[in-house]
Amino acid sequence: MNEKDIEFFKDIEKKWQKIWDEKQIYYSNPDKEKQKFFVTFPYPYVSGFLHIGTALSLTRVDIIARYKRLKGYNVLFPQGFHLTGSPIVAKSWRLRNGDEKIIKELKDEGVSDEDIEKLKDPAGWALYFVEKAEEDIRNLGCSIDWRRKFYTTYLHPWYNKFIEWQYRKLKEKGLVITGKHPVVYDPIANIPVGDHDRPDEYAGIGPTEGYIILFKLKDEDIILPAFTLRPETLYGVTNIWINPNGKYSIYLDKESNNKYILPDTIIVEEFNAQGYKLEKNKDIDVKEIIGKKCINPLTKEEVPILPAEFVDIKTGTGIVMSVPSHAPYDYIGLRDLLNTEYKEIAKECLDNMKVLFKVPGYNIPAKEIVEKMKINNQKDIQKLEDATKEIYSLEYYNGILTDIFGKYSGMKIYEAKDNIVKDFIEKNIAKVHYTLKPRFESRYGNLCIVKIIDNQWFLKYSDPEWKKLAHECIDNMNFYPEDAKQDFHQKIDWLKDWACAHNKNELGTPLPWDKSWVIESLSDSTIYMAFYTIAHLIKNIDPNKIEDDLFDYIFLNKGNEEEIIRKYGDIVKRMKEEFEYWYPVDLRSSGKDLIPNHLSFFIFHHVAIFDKKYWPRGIAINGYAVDALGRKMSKSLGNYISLRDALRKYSADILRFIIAMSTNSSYDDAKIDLNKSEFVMKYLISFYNYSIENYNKHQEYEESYIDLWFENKLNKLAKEIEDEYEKLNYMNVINKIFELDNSFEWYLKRASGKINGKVINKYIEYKAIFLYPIVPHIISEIFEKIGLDPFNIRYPENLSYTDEYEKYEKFIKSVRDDLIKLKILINDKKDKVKIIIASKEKYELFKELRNNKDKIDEFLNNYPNYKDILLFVKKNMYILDEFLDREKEYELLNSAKDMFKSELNVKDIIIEYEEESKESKKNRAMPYKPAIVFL
RNA sequence: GCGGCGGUGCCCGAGCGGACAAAGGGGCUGGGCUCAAGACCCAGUGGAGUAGAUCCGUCAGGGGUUCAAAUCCCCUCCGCCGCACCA
Repeated sequence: MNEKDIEFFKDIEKKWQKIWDEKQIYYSNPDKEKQKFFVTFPYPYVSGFLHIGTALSLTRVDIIARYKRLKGYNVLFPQGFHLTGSPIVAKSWRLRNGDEKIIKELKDEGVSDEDIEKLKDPAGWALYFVEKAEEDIRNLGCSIDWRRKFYTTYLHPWYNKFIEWQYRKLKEKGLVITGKHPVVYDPIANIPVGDHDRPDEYAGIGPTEGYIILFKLKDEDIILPAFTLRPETLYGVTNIWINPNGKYSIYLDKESNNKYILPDTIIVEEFNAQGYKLEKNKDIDVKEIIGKKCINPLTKEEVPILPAEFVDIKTGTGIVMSVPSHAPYDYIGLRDLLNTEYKEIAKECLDNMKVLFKVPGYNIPAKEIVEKMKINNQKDIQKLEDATKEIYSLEYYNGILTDIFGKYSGMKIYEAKDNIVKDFIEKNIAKVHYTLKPRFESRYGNLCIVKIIDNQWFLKYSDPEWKKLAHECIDNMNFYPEDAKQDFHQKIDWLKDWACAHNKNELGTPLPWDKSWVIESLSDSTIYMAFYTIAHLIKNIDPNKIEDDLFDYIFLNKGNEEEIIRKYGDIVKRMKEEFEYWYPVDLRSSGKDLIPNHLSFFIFHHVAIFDKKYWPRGIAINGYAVDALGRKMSKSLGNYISLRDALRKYSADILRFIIAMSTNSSYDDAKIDLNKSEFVMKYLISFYNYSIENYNKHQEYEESYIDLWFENKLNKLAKEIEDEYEKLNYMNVINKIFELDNSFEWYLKRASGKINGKVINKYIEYKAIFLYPIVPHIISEIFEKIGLDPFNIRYPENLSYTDEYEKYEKFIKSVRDDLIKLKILINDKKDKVKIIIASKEKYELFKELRNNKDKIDEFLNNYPNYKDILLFVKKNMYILDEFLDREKEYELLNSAKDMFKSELNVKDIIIEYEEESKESKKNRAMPYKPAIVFL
């Protein structure tokens, strides 16, 4: 990569960005004369420097914004930043605590020591990166109205007021409700543990919902709580497992006065986080209870307690019920005991095995799969896990309940399970319980549990009426690609209630009616596009004075206008005007990862709060940014690059071009191939040079045939490129521009030196316009250099074109290909070529044939002289649709004479009709395929 | 398991029922231009054939619908992603 050339681009970029800024040309104001287009990009979460993936989605938005301006729209493209949530707080916290990794990272990225000090405060961290992100986006050349910039959380009091208003509205409508909710929780740090609060390998693990079955020790009032994921197997329990190496005690529950046997581990804490108040009552010796009996609460059968080392004393309850007929672990656990002091009991258990489900291919599933997979003993964990998984899924979907299940017999497990469990719970046989599997530590080094949070606030996405409105909105929206529409419908149906508040010290907006909660980060970002319309004006109002009536008036048209104006000032009029003019959002464009969450929420909240006419109109989707080989960009792979570094290394226009080349509206990932930078640079520079050297530098003539042909092509491409821009298919746009390049090459060849200044100018203008949305800096520079106004570029409209011209040049191209092929084939220096156009008779014959394609065989019989030709046509029927008038073909070939001469490197081209030709090959001539003779 | 996306020539990638289309780009090979290299231009890049127009084959695999399929339907195989309170 040539540094000097990159500097050339960067200088131009700096120059134009400065001009745009000074002229404030991206400050968008309502203008009733013009149609508006409001486009948004979901604000990035700025916990650090922006990465190239952000640049991908952002560039896609900027390109459509610029394109729409070329089409004459009044475009609004605002940008804000997202600070809500815990990652910034967590990173800042780690920095404060001297985390070396984070310090090194910051230093590597060029953050000064002085700034690092600022980052030790979460607000400082947040605002620092807001500033850096804005810098990068400006350097990328985005056409943003920066007056409207804002960021989330209480750090921006106006936004805070807006969110409070939003949540009060939702609550009034009954869409925010309370409920219980299990979360992964750090009991020492006293916070819920999100993915970012734990080691990466445990990301994504949530509470496991299971059941406690309340076995009782025989003749004692002590409960042996067995944890299970398969309560429906309770009918088949032969024994209970406990871990012989574990330390168990009796615990008294102060809530219910029940006594439970549990291991002395984190499990006790987990119980207490789920509504129990356990206190240790008495130690027990495991050895003493092994062999004792307990009562199956469902069947009242007595079953023994036996030892098994596979029982994990840190998950569930540390006590497991044994169903050897259906659980491979249990079967093998008993089999292993056959060589021990418990062999009598174990044998009895195995003899008592009960098969509860009819499973295709198995009689006693667990036994048979253990034997089939040759599992030796309970230490063979991998095989046991596989076996369990296979049996469980087979039984769940295909297992038919036997008669023992009474009214449920004959059903499949997955059909009956919920009801069976409900019965158990009503009869106090089972209780719902959550656990963590596997158990892991939080980032703060504490073992996590599952805690049930009461009074959790939910957004009621399960509400069928709400869903209905969301579907209606989707039906009326445009999606790019169109497939996404169906996807959104499904995601709306799939969404359940969403916990929308956190009770920890995250950044965000406190829940207005209960300030101990903070609104969760996806939930404060659903209708903020409306805030953009007033963001620059609302700052004129003292945030402490803002009440709901202001937003009610602007967004919902409620209240008394005069009163509101009296209260807040005349600025309110402008705010109202802005909202009414710009809303709704015409297009929101983002990566596919936001479909099941943010973008769905975006739709949900709009239909809840706003009148139909303000519902969003369009969503565009792109895939992830990956490298040329399709790999994720990550620091560990060494292919990661921040937007900042990419801009430094490649410049904005080159980066934008590479991004555009990589992306259509699609779920497919965008392969951003930075190795293309050299090619792109040369490509743009050569157009730059060509434009300056050729614009207005050629004489203008009345258009010749080939001029007209090329203009026709230009018009056609303009239409096609327009279609691709409308769909945000930028890869296709660039492909079409390459097609233009090829056509232009052809034009130059065909014009053979007699190029027309009119055409050259039009070509330069059009190509510049086509490229402008993608590489606005260099195109602005070109416009200026060639004396056109770079602030008044318009996309060509109402262009007409015809396919006839295409057909003509296809003919020339076809003859040319034959000429070249033949020339290479004979490999002999000849300096004269004859092109012989077929006889009049043949053309007449072909015309007749064209109208009677199905009668070709008759023709073959009737015209034996032309047998060869007709046979050829029979195999190549296309010729009948393609051949032109004899005179037209003559004329066209004549016009291409000069090109043929120079391409074939011959002195003379003679075009003659078959009738007058003396060449013996003349009879091979046919319409569309003249005979060729090298002399 | 559920849901979604996808498998196209050496590579990336359009095309998503017909016009001799496997677009476009990249790579590679040969030729031209050059003292030479680069740039540029031409051709080739599934197989066969050849003073050119040709023949056969091909869009993961297998069936089917159709005068006509990479494109529609069914089945199979393989890859990627999401499954929640997290940005």
